[in-house]
Amino acid sequence: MTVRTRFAPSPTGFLHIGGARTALFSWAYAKKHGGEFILRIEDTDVARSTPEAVQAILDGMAWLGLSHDEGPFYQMQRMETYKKIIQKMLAEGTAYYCYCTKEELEALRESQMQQNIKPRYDGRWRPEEGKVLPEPPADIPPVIRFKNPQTGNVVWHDLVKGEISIANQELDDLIIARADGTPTYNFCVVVDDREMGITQVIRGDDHVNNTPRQINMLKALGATVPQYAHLSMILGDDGQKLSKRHGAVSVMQYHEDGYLPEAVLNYLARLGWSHGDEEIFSMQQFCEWFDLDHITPSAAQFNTEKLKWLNAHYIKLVDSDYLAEDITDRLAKLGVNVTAEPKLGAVLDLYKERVHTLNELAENIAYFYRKPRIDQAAAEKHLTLDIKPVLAMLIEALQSAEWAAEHIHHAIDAAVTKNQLKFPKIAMPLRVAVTGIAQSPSIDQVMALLGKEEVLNRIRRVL
RNA sequence: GUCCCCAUCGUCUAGAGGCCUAGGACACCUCCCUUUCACGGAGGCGACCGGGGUUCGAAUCCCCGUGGGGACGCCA
Repeated sequence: MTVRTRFAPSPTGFLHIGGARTALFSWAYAKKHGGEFILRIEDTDVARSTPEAVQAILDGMAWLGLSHDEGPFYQMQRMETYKKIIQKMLAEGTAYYCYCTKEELEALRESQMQQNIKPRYDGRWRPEEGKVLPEPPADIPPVIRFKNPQTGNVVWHDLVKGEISIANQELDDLIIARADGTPTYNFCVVVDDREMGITQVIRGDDHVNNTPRQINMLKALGATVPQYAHLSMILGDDGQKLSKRHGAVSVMQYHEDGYLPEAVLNYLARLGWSHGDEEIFSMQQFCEWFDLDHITPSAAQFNTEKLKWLNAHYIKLVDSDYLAEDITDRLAKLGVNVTAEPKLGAVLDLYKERVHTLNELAENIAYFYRKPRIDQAAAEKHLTLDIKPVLAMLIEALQSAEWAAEHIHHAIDAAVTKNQLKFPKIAMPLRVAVTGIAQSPSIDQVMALLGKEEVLNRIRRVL
């Protein structure tokens, strides 16, 4: 049987890091088994779903390169299917009308909570052999409930967590269609997972409690029950749960912040899953290795430091043309226009091994394309009165130097030796004058790239 | 409250009863490289939640605690 997995987000917000990992694992599982990965948009909550959120999810998936083989399917476009099945269930007696008002249910819940029992629908409209139901009130539009089995256990072998067993007594008759006729989440999932032939449902941990209900409905519909794999959640850097107001950021924010999708993907792959001691691997490699057996059942804390480390690694490897284009954009955002000279490619080669993010890279090389902003502290420390004459003298020495790193180095060395100084003594003042700060790659290499005139101007500026 | 799940270095994890004196990675510390800062290289610090079993032998299996998380919607 062909493996078919799906990612089924509800479009009520952007694609965050937890959703991205769920999508990644689902995608990888399909790839590993030569199956299909389906994207389904669960937009039945009309009040909270937005087209912007749909787009944000699509954008996030595209940035990460998690392409789907089928879809996106939108549940709101599948209403006829759902309604047909609900009618069938009503006819077969696996679903029934319930005329309770929201207020009535609220009161019921309240009283159950007070008695310290689990809040559940009490089945007052549930038809039963020999049971006399109240007369349906004419003014109340009914909801439709699933007639859940009342005895026995629902047991499944979770591909991540192992065997899970939940007593039917713990479950109540959930609403499958609202008073306005629209079907609800648990029901739509069941219909779709069946009709789309999903073989493995890989989703977040928070759905464990929905699973027995879904299995019961699947069985009531005579459907094959798929396998389930419940992924534990991802906690924020501080160990706290991710939420809207706390750390839950869009994956696109990582793009903004200068992370490469390769790094984010590699990081996410390793969060909660492992393959021995392997830390760095391509998505192709990941798809070959991926399995559900090596997923950790416990929650994982996000660690930005490690993501940065991976990002630094991938920045060193990223394609030069792509990098140049990306950095040009980031520099533009900083108000810096890249000019033909110095060559951006050469500048990037000098810097890309030294940074953790693309933003850092852009910021670090900005001085090549605009007047350096002299750091006050660095200037005070290194551009001292006694060193300025040496710098002035250096201008002359450099004027006649052939403009290549090696020759620049020799010119500086010679001039400095004449003053009974050592190279390091002049390197720092020079560095501050040319770059504005006290850290840079080899100063002779920086100078070589920057060009003779520009370098001399920058030295004159600080005298 | 009820039900469900989880528990190895600070963090991500390896670990399927003897290979464990518990391995790797990030972070941190030290040293090396060095014109600074990085990069890189070599070392170091650092963990099996507690208690009972089972077993010749348990990080691994079982039970009980404890701690953490999730779910209990006409949300998904």
